[in-house]
This record gives sequence, structure tokens and C-alpha cells, in this order.
Amino acid sequence: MLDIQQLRNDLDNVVARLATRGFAFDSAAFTALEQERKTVQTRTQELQARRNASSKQIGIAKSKGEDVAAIMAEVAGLGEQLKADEERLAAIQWELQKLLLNLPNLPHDSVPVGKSEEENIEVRRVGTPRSFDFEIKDHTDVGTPLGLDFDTGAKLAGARFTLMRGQMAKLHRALAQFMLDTQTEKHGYTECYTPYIVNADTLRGTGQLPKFEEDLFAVKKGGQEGDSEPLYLIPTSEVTLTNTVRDEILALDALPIKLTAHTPCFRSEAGSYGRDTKGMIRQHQFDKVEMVQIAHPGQSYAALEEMVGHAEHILQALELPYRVVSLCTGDMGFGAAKTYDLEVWLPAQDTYREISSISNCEAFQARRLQARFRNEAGKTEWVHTLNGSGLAVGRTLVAILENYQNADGSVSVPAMLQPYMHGLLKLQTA
RNA sequence: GGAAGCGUGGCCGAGUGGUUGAAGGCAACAGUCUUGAAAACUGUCGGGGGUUUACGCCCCUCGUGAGUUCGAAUCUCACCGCUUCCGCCA
Repeated sequence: MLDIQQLRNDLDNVVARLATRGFAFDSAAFTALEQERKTVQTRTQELQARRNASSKQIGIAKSKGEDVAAIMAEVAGLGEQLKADEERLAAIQWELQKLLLNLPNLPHDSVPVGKSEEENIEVRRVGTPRSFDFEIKDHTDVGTPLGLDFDTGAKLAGARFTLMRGQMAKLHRALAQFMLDTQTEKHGYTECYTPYIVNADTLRGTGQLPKFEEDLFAVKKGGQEGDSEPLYLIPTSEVTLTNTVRDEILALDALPIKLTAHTPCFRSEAGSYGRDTKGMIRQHQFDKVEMVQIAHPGQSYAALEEMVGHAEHILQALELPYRVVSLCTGDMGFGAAKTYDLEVWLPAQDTYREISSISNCEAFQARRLQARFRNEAGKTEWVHTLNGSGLAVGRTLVAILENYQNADGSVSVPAMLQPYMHGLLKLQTA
């Protein structure tokens, strides 16, 4: 959520910056609404003040045993007008709130301006793609004989669900363990176990609601009926980790808070029909190790760079070639002020594919969350929130299957993962 | 699922219709004292919003929402959350 003060004071600039992300803001409607708000709010508060004063007088008079009929008569007419104004004001505030909740974040000055992913900027490439002296297979063909089972996944739950067996399932688990151990032991994040199902308030806090309900899975309790709000499966543990500071005023020295969790993520992938239908790239359920930082505003961009490094560390440890991309204004997510993507090399696709996305949301989520800290001057101030994958486990598995495949159909286990696989060097058919 | 109870400021805890945003205590912060610290004493001390060049003035907020009333932390209703006991249960 943007700062409504900023909209009031610097509207043209806000409109221009929103436009860079392809968002057309109706400033005329906003201005009209604001003007009415001002009139009605002032009038309402005046009436409230008069009513409060009179009521106080009645109290004083009664305690002295004086006659209160005169004052009572004075207040009598106030009620109706006040009620009408209060209702109108509430309606206007609701409109403004709705408008605000649907505005995306303003891009940081350093973000390249562009319409789509075509205009993202490559920041650096790390690692050299391996050259193969045999006909390579994609992860589906490599993985299927080794325990990756799309047919059974589909039988159990539908398209975009996968079952893993044996060594494949173990490798998947090893990856998550390795990532979690790295982020906690090497990079100082506190490991968390979080709910996988959350309420609507939580999703409003991080910005998935109200605008992106169709991307979520909703669940209802047994016997739940009527129109009470449903619960939702988390699309990422960014949601739960970031919401831990909702409605909090943190001490200055509590910052930064660094949290990590390994959780499944559930996404309905509405609107992506036909994209990545084959294989494990785009699933309704996937595991991810997430990093979240709650940072001091003065430190948040340093934290962003640091987190990119934390995610890169995993790819480097696994010796997977990748590149770092700075997303342009048109490709960034709703709440992000600046985002880096990490893209891993997939030889069968002959391209780099997103495996991590790391964003600084600045105060955008904090305003929704009412997440503040007490600054150096003792004043409350919004925290900055950052989140990033470190990494997406399923896509990392895909990258390993493709990059570590051998001519005989086996897949070598990256050195760093071998301890997690009890020394197993290769995935191969029995 | 059944029964009972409870939600007040950073924390504890008074407060059952009237000059109460709320006693008291703890914590925190500033100052006096001290070589320094502690103790003691003095003061400050929830959050959000409107308006104002500013000082200030005003509004909202006692789990959330609605209601009764000139006036609600206090009365009514609904919802949410927590605790305890019973049942069920990984």
C-alpha cells in the first residue's frame, strides 16, 4: 500500500511512476474523492466535538443537581446529521482504502524502465554451461526412469502435481535440507515452521489479497457454510514469515529480523494455461526455502544485495550456472520496489529459467501489515520488508537433473549434496 | 463437539453509564544527586487521523463490528481470539 500522504502531496509524480509499470491511475477520481473526504471529515469532527462538549455539560450539571432540559434540547438535533455524516465518511474512507489496496508499489529509481521481461537487464553471469558429448534429455525424460512420476501425480490430484519415489524423493529432500542448513548456519536466518493455511488478513498484509485471489487455493473447514471468509493455502512462506511482524512496533535493535522456512507453496496458476505444461517447472504445489528480512529503511537496499548473495551461494555450491537479472518496471511483482531474479541454466531448454526472485518491498507491505519500529528519534516508522527464494526446491531439482545427467541415463549427485544422500554418488535405475 | 470463564496502554492491573484516554505499579526515556553506578527524587511516557506557517485545537481508538443513550471501557447483540474442564484425536 502506498502512503496516502504521498498521493495527496505529490500526485503527479506518483502517477508518472505508476505509469512506468503499466498502471493507469485515475487521478481525477482520486482527487474528487479526497476533496469530499476533506469536507465531510471536517464537518463530522465538528459535530462530534459539539456533541462531546454538550454531553460533558449535562454530566456536570446533573452532578450538581441542576436542570439539564435546556442543554438536552440543544443536542437533540445533532444526532441525525451526525449519523448521516459519519456514514458518508465511512463510505468514502472505504472507497479510498479499496483504491489504495489495489495500487502496486512504486519502482525504485534504480529499476530499469520497460514493458516486459524482454527489457530486464542482465547484471552478471556466473558459471559456464557444461558441454555435452551426447544427446541430452530434458528433466522429464531424465527423471521419469529415476522416480519422477507425473502420471501418478495426475491420478492423485490432477495436472501439475507430481509424485516422487525413491532416490528422486530423497534428492528433493536433500536439496531442501541443504538450503535450509545453509541459510540458517551460514547466513544467520532463524529457521521457522509456519502454518500452510492462513486467513485473509494475513494475505492482505503481504498483498496477495484483494487483487490476486484467483492465484490462490481456498479451503473451507468441514461443515463451514455461508459467506464467512475462507482460509487459503499459502502461495509462498513469504506470507507467513512476513506476517509475523504484523501489528508490531519493533525495537530499533531488533532489526534486522532474518527468517527462513522450508514449506510447500500452492498456486492455482490461473492464467498460465499452456505455459510449461510439461514437467516440473510450473506446479500447483512445490517446495521452497524462503528468506525474509525485516529491515531498517536505511539498510534495506544493502539487505537486498546481501540476500541475492545468499541465494547465489546455493547455486554456486551446487555448481549450477546462472545469471542475475534486474527486473524492469513492467515485469516486477505487485508489491516490489526492486526485484532481482536468479535464473539457472537449463541445457535442454538452452536457456536460463527463473529459480529465485528477491525483492525489496520497502514500506509497501509494512503499511498493510501495520509493521513498525521505533526509530532513532523514538518515533514509529514503517519497517522495510524483503523476501526471496533461497531457492525454489523443485526447480533446483530440475536443474540438477538436466545439468548433471550422464550418457548412461544416470544423474550424478552434486558434491555438496552427497553427505545428505548418505554418500550416494549417482541416481540410477536399479 | 459439550461446559464455564476471560479479552483495558510495552507489561501487570483498577475501573459497571457522566468534567476517564483511562487510577496504581513495573519497565523505558530525560534530568537532579554521584568520581562512576545503584538507590532516592523530579519530569516524560500508547497508537492513528484532521486542521494549522507554527504554538495549538479537535476527532477516533479499552479484542472486532453493530445497537441502546444527550453521553458507553462500563448496558444489549453478533463475531473473533484466549484459558480451564470433559469428549474425540496425529
